[in-house]
Amino acid sequence: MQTALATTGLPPVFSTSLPGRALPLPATEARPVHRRTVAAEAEIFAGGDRAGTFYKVVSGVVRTYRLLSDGRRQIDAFHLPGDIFGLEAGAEHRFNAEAVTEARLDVHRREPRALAGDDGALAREIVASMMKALERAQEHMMLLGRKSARERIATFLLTLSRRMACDGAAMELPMSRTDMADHLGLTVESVSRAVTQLERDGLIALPPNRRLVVLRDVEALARLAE
Amino acid sequence: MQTALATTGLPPVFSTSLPGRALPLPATEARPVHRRTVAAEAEIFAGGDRAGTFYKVVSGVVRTYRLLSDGRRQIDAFHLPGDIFGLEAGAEHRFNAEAVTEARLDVHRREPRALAGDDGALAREIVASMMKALERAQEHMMLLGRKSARERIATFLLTLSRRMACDGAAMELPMSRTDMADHLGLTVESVSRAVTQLERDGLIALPPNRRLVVLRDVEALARLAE
DNA sequence: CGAATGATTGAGAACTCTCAAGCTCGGTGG
DNA sequence: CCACCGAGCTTGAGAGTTCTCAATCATTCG
Repeated sequence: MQTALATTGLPPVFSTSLPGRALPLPATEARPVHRRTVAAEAEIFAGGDRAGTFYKVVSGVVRTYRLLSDGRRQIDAFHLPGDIFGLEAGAEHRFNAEAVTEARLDVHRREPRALAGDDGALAREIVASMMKALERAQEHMMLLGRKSARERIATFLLTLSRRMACDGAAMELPMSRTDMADHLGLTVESVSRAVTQLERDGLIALPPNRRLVVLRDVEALARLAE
Repeated sequence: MQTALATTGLPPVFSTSLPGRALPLPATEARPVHRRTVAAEAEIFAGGDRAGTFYKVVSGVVRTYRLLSDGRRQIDAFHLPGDIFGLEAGAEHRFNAEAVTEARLDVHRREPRALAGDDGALAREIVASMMKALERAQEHMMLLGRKSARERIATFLLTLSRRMACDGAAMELPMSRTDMADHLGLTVESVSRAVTQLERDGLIALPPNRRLVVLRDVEALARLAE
């Protein structure tokens, strides 16, 4: 799920090799306008801002979120290294983006030829990134619409561990419990309780540092996440 | 939000006019493989099916959904005329698709050159459709993660009325309460109660036929939806 | 006109939220 | 080096919303 476009038998919808235009460049080498470093908790852009650029995470973690008028927050995604965010169909950003940890970003200018033009590698990467974002969003709707707090935490921890490619060892959560809550459609307290319960049941272990988690029973977690 | 790619000032990421390859074809004329009519409640494809084709709704309404292993269902979207669905990055469909009402569909074969190749109109339509799907998914995460039952119904009715372009008159809901529930992350009973409550508060009217709704106070509904 | 499916309503249970307190870890300064 | 401090996390108790189970009602279809 974390890998880019699958290449499993069927002709991919978005071909990775344009006939007569084979660029040997790895996708990640597509010309960034410049690189930017943002401090933890710093704003990257706000909803309503002119969407003249989009971003690719080099290191660190970024959150994109929206607010209801009374302040309720929904974090639609955490963006890890390699992820693209901030790409809009319209003229304005529809989200707010902030650094969760200190983060380095590639800033890309949004140009008419970004997809159709001469940079095939970036074009394909953008489309692949959109499809990945859509798949994650759809997966997340399942979580938000139909899963219990316990199941949400299990799903989240499993997915994050896969995306962070952390070996069997402890995984360091980049985000606070509050961030997790606003991503999972819960309150901080419910997140805390569900995490504690998973520990009591032996599915995870919680070292003294609350930002660390060890997945002790991946099978059982997967069963919870379905 | 329902319109295709916005063209508001900024250069669109995905240019609608490819330099040197201007196809005068309207997007909707892009070669369908064939047309198919499905009866109400009939299956169009199932999760795990080989994703060799994708679809565009000509008339009627389609739902795409996923199930948890114990049967809980999440309808990720209702597809109205003009919408594209069933397009996958991988080799298999990740969703089930069924007709909500009788529906006519354009069936498109998924080919390597679908985006990169010679049919620029279809390619751009596909990308636009993906962006639209992503925006709707993100909007829906806000609903599922942070809105009350009442707010979900208000949001749903407003959004649907805009997409169906129904004048101020009564809107005919194509789907059952159960479908609404599984889309909005609620139970049938909660949907029913919230709808009834909106009627008691005068925000909507419910003619005897329970598939009809009149939005009586769009302002108030919009305030609820935020 | 009657059966059947879908919708509504009711009552009680369950889950999550709210409000409030207490705790822990990590950093700070004496 | 240790005690203190603060932000974030956890825990508790009670309230609230939604869910579950069950019955009733309505509309459509045969």
